[in-house]
Amino acid sequence: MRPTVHDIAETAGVSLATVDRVLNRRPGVKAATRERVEAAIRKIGFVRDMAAANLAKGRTYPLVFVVPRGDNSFMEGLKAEIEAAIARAPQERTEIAIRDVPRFDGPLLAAALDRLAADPPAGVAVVAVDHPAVHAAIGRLKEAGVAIVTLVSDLPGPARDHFAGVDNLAAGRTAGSLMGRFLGGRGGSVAVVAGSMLVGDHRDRLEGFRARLGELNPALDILPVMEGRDDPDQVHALVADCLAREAGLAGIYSLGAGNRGLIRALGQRPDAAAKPVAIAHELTPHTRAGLQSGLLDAILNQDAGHEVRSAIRVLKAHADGIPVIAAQERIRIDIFLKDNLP
Amino acid sequence: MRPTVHDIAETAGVSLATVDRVLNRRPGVKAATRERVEAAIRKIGFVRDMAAANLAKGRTYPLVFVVPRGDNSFMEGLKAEIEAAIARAPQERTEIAIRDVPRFDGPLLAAALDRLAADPPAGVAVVAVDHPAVHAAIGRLKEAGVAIVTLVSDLPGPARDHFAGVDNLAAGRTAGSLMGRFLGGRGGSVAVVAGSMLVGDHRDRLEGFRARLGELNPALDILPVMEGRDDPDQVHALVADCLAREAGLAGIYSLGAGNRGLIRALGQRPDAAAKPVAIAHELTPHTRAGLQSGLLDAILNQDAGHEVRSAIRVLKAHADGIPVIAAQERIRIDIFLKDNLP
DNA sequence: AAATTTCTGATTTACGTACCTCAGTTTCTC
DNA sequence: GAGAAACTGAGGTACGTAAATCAGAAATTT
Repeated sequence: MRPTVHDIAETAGVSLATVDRVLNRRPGVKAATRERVEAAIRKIGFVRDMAAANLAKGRTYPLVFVVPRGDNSFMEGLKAEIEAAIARAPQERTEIAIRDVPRFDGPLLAAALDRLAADPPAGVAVVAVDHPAVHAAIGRLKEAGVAIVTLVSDLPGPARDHFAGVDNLAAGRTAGSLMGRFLGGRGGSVAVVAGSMLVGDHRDRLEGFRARLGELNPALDILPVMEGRDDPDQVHALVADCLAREAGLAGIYSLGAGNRGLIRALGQRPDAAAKPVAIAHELTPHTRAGLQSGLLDAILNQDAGHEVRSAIRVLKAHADGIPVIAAQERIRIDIFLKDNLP
Repeated sequence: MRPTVHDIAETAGVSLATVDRVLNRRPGVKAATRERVEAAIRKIGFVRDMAAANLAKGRTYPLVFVVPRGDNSFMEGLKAEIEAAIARAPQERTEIAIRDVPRFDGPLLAAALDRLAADPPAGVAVVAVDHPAVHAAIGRLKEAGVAIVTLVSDLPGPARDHFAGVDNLAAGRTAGSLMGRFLGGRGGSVAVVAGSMLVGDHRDRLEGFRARLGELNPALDILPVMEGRDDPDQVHALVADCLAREAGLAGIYSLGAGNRGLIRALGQRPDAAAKPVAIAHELTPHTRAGLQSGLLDAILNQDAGHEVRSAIRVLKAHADGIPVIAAQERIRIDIFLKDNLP
């Protein structure tokens, strides 16, 4: 049988009340006595039964997910995963709320975060935007004792406690490797479509891609990046134009959203043109279809469900001050080919 | 506040004792009354607080992991993950034991499983071997009310409740795709090293690989499979011999263990020989080094930590008769390049 | 030495569920 | 319609922890 608070009291030679004061950091215990109790805890290897403690406290974990109001499939999938977590909330003693904010807008995001401080939740997961105001707002929440996890898009620094997302530099390098290997020794040009170069993730992916592909296949001509604003129609226009213009186009890397447009443009290319090797990010119904039809050659993915579940676990653990299983919280850069689709 | 048993009693107009009898399938309740209680449960959306229930019952989940006594790095990693789970056991109310059995031996595995029936645990996770005796033994355990999960190696059928592992046919196809794409249009021969064709996983991987590579690049000559018994030294000998013999060797696929030998042989190849594209399974310290040094081109992996944690979650859920989050329990076929190594 | 402050113990109630006992009520059987 | 059997209610204790109260002891100050 695992030791209980009663066992602590007995081995330390104190009463239950004192053990409780020590365990829950309540005042009114002499330093020497506290030390005796802590020694007893270490000696018998006591670990608090969190289930029983939460039951007694009637504790729940109020959590807030702050996500961009967006229309792209990945963000929709992410929200669906949060909804799924909300459905599981009673069993997990969480109370999860979603806050929509306009996308790519630092000051408004910061304002939304500051509004949370009025009734501070136990933890906040936020799809971060790289802006000083956001940095400051996260710092203030942290100051108020709120656990903070950045989700999908990071904002490195001491303010956030954890990042639930992928290393986008590595993701870009992975895309570069795949592109280089799939092209073999072939020459020609490679196009890159991004959402916006104002987003840190996209910059990282681009940097990684360029560096790795350049290493692997220096002869390739990497074209200037096209910005599609994550919008299918804009992406379609850009890619269609590029396909028409670039005769020797060997590859396309789409590192943002709006891949519906990419796939449409690839499908409509002139028969004469060889299909370029195409690599895109995020597994959605559209990219899945593109991969299956052969218009896309590989998809790099981050598992939104994993990210959401991981964020919740980390926030809860942080609120309780207990450690997490690091390996479980590492979000993989998934590579999907036609053959290993889930 | 979420509803409790008291709320059920109130809305059904019965006593707590009756609610308890219905909830815990105790006898002595008229069918009509039971129906009333169940209707109340549905009406107010009651879900049992498992934490409180387990506390009251003093319940723990005795689980047994039956794994092959083996020396290869993957199995060692798997055991390390089980040990890690054992360290977490108190918090998770599990009591996990490991049973070692000789590898590749159906009857002995079956005997080990039968021995468990003397003091049946709540659940068993077993690295299965395809043998009628094992099938039967699993059936008997199931009959005794034990939840069964096959781990890493499946034994399809109605007896086991779940498989915590990857689809090896798809893994083989994925390897075939990568090999085909990495080789581009190049011709030549491709060698395959397996552990033993008696193991279902290896057969599946081989089948998938051959089919997919044949589809993608029919000109390639896929050599007869070499069986290295998952032993580094045997694998080394086979591969070294093959490298010496086959001048036009374009690729090697190692679908089993013993990759230390593969990497050694690749490193020692004559300078004149071009390095074949090499793809192996399972991320271990050896294969990681091989990937980083460039001797391997890709590693397909199944996350042993995920498999173990998943098996535990599924076994607990099954013991309680509650559903799991399907997506969370799907073990991915991870593709690792140098760039996305964890 | 008295008054105060600080510390500690003993005890109680509560969280939501499980499980037991015993008394009491219905329903069935002959 | 009596006896047996089946069902139901009321109430208690327990699980491990939290949180509170109040009395009393010990240390500190005046």
